[in-house]
Amino acid sequence: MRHLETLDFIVAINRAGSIRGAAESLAITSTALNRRLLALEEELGAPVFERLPRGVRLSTAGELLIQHIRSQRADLERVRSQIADLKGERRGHVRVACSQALLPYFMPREISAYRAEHPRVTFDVNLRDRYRAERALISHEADIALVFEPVRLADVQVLATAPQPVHVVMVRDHPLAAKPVVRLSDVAEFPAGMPSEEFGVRYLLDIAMRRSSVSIVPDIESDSFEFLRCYPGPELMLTFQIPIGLPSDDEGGPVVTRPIDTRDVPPGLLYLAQMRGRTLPVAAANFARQLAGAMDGAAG
Amino acid sequence: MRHLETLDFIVAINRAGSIRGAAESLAITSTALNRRLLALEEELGAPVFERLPRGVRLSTAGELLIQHIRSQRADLERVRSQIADLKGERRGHVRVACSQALLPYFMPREISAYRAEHPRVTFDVNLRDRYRAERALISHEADIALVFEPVRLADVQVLATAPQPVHVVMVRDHPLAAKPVVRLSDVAEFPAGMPSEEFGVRYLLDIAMRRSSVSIVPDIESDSFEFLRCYPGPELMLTFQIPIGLPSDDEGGPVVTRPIDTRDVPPGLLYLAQMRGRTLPVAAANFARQLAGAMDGAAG
DNA sequence: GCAGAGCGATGCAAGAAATGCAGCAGTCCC
DNA sequence: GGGACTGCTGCATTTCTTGCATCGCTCTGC
Repeated sequence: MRHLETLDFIVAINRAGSIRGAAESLAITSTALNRRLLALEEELGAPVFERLPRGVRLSTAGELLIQHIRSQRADLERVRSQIADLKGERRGHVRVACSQALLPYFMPREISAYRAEHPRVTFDVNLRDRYRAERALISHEADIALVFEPVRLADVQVLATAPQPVHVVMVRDHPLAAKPVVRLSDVAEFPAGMPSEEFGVRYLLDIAMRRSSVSIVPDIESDSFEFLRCYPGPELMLTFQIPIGLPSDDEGGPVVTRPIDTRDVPPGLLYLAQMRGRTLPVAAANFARQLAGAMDGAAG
Repeated sequence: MRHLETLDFIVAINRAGSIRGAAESLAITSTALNRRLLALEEELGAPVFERLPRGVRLSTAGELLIQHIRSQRADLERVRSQIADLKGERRGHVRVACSQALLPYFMPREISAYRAEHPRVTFDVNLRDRYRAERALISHEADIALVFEPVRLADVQVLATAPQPVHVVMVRDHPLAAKPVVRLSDVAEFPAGMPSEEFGVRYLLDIAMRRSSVSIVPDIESDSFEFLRCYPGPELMLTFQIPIGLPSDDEGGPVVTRPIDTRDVPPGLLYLAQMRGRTLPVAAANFARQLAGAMDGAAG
């Protein structure tokens, strides 16, 4: 839509922080961009950006406008998607924001399954922690979000949930591997690699430790589950993960996992969510339905 | 916004039913309009209108598009209104769809009160029966609706309600005027002027008659309460209205009103509603708040 | 069955609008 | 105090939109 170009230019200026910078990234001259902005502000009756010595910054009016642009854009995308759908072209684009645990197994499997049926649907998968995933929905940066133990905001609509008991991850010949279910007190006897505090697993463990006498001091703390999992095993180090982020037992490779007794650490909830009140594009809605089904299957 | 002109043109074509007709009403040539439409359809990848021998008609894609245009327009209006608001200009525009009963006393009084505080706010007041009022909200034709006993649809959010017992309207020296409260059986003894079936009052009376032995045969049926009220009194004719559509006793003029016993006819509900999930423009939101207050005051 | 009126679509020339270049004034950093 | 950055503006050019005349078509009325 040529008509909406100007609005996207506003977004670009906001991102770049200056008109000239945005002009460069848009491959037009700063003159043209500047004049478009001035014309828009004229029409709007208020400046969209505050002029600073080193560039520009969104004004209050600009913040209102840019939020409108985002929602307007998303809705237009939905319309285009529905139109493409009724033409029989099963194409589209789905933008997913999800927790780290979903990245190695769950999302690849689900997306691959979906694309087997709808090869022309493209995907955007972005890692967003539980704070930022919800923001992504609200700013229309993502269509759907899959978050473990999200910070529940308003304006977010839950499509499905799946309980996820916390598992301990260890090398195959670890002493704890002998037990089918591990108690928190068992865990405390071994060095632990802990996910950092923005993660839902850590949140659940912290709560569990606070209400019990057991205290686990992290020997290693990381914001990468992959790193924790790959950390060499000679130390008998333990780490933690939820089932959906774990390989199935037969493909586990060098590591095995055991659930922590739910009396010690209650299962967390994995949430599938979208922005409240928004009608998703066809592809995103269909994919969300598939995910909801998969979560039902994976539940318990 | 010059950029959105094309979208409004689409709406105009839809209204006119032909490109040439719309071009005339838009004071441009059909050539220009036609080419804009073609360009838009090109961009969209699908025809917006079906070409008929005598003009055009919205395609399925067009219906999706036009709904998007309406909601997009309404949201832009909200943004403009909020921007004007933070500039301190207390101006704006409020579009109200309401039942006939609200037109003679309630709406004039409320709008006048609101405009006393905010003189630069303009109003659109349109009569919409209980079926069409909700449609007006959904098509963004109205910001708020005031409906008596609405046909409840989804996508409509109730902001306030006020119970409204049905009153009998009669000439001042009517025999029934002696009673402070009138029974339905009393009413049956006099000729009746009935509102037609699309009205909430009629709906309540029909229900009441169905579950009692009393039957009131309308001698006159009309879709104008004003006509019914003005119908000459020598026949001792009765008609019906809800309190919010009645003058206060001291300004009643030639007519007086008495409530019907609520054991015979239960009070109906007057609803103040907006479209679900929509953020109203500043002026509309403020006016709606005032109305909700007035309805609380008028309740009971 | 045939002319007329209405419709949407298109080629071509004139007009309008957006663009790009060069340069202004201002602020910040080194 | 110079250099590098910012947003902004006058003028020539390009690009796009517009309007006229016209085509092919379908339905209507005689």
